[in-house]
Amino acid sequence: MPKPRVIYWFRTDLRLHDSPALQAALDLEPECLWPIWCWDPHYVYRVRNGHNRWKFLLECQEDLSGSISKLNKNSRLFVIREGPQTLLPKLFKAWRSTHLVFEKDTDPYGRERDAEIIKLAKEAKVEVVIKYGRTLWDSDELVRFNGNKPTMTISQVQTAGGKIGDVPRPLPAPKSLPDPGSLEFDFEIDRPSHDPDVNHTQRQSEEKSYANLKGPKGGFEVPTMEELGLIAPTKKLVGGETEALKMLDRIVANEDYTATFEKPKTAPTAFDPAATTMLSPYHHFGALSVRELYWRVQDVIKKYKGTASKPPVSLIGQLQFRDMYFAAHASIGSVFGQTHGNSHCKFIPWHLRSKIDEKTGLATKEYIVNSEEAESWFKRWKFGITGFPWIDAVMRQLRTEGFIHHLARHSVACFLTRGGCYIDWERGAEVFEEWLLDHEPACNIGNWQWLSCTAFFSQFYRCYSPIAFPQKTDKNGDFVRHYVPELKDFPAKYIYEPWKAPIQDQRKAGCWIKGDGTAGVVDGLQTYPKPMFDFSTRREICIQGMKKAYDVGLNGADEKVKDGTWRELFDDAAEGPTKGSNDKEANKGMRTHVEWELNDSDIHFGEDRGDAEEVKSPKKAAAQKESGSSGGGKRKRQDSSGGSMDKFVTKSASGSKSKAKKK
DNA sequence: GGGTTGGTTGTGCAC
DNA sequence: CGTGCACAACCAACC
Repeated sequence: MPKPRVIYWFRTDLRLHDSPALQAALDLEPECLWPIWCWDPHYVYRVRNGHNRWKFLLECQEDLSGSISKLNKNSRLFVIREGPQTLLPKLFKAWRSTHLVFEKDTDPYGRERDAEIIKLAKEAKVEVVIKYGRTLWDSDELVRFNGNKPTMTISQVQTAGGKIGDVPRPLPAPKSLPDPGSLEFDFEIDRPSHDPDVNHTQRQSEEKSYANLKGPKGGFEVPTMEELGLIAPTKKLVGGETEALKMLDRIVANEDYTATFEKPKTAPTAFDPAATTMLSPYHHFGALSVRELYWRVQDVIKKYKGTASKPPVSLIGQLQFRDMYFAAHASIGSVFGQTHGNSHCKFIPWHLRSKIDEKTGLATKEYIVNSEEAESWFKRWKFGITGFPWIDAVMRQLRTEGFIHHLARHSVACFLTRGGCYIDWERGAEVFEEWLLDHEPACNIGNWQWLSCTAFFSQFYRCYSPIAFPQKTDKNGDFVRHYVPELKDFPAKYIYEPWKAPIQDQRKAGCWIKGDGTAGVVDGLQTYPKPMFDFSTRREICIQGMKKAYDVGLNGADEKVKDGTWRELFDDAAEGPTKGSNDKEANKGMRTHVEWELNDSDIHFGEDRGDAEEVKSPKKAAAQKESGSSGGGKRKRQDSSGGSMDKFVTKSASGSKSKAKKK
């Protein structure tokens, strides 16, 4: 019997250690093994992917490719520039492959894609081998052992996981890899449509990755940022399995840290170094196996007997939460990511709710601007110019580094939704989706539902204060001083509420508290915005709105939510959009906004609105953005708070001019 | 079936 | 500066 000819399809499993799927491929004792990556246009054009995360992916791929080559100099990660649905059937034929092996994926797109690939492989008489490897337990098994219901509490995960059995010990990395077979093929590329390209705001030049199946040099190389036309990254964290394993070594070498870790006690204001492990981006791309972490931690905990921290706050607990969200997503499917049609999600009449495609019932990439005020709050939140230094520092750190502490995520999420702006959690989730290095659909959605009190968690009267909360771990405001450098010389007393500082203190600190974040330099002094609202007033309004919405008690799958007649159950006093008797009537004449069109140029609003000189055409703004970002590598430390700072700088001159004119 | 209890990670004040 | 407590508008799980 001839030996198997195996295509190993890498996706979000960019590692050699503890890969059950790769092990299964090797167990076939193949004659040849092609480690490939299909450069899928779905991710290039249709999913929000920030430039920092792209760079992190490329680093993971480069590292893996190098590791493969170390085991076999004839092999590498062969990156082929085409979507798997069209590419794989052609490859099966050209390479006469007998097997396709890959790690199981559980998110809705992954499942849909894989189901199609399985069908195509069957038609080509290629055997498909799939192993789970992304979570502690197989997500479908967790659901099954949870009575076929989504896992909505951590104890459900623990119980169901306990029934499945111990988390498997990690597998060692292979010591050798077979040669790839012939790399020749004579088929043509199926070029995808570039339109719409939701990532166009991330690019500074044309996206060229589909010019040639084998890449510009013809060697199946990992694409470059230049090939993708992407702007320069600003993140510090470097991707790759090699780096991840080094970090893990350092973490477990600190046995006290590892064994007594309690997430709620780690400081969200720590940034150099961070208080948490920073491993999540590596888990996202599969550069680090969660079971590797799990067992390395367990082996340390054993030495601590009863004194180690325990789930849910321990490191092990963090991994259990990850499994909970994965299994919930696997069970609920696409509607997990939205309120509409989701029976597990409470209905709250948020501002800026998603526009729903009437045919599919799924959220489009547009949202309804029911309130210009909420829209301006959303923009100011996204770009870190709310006037609340803690919120702004976190959002700028997110944009620059692609990473913020878990509790910082809580704080800004609470602020955007139930504890400040009363804006739909789906808006916030979209921003995190774009900017987080570790963005994991299941975890991101789950945590936004948690913080907005629409699922998993419901104690809406527990509200993060943008002033008191960071003070607990950073009295001096070092975190704010770093990421909001306008305020670096403010007295600690006013660092979280600079609007309270006397004028002479503001002058001494070299920064006026003035305007809405677009004023720039005024009378030779830097400015930082006034708070966009009074927090305690907004907190009260939001809590009343939440109480009302909880009393009404609708979930996303209720008919009244679907047909818009939920409005009849709310009065105008309730926070949120309540005008009209149904969505059709209420949304008449309401403008919509495409979320991914919200970019830097949108922060020009507020006090300057209506000033003809200040209104930029989109083209002009894009050009300005390019010139602002091109100097990214040379940017001084002062500007490390990211792209939005470029806007401050750009805006400064015109801002002061406009001020002068008004005078 | 109703009361109790616990829930990864709040705040503000007293001591 | 740390710990304890009242506050209190929640829901789910459990007895």
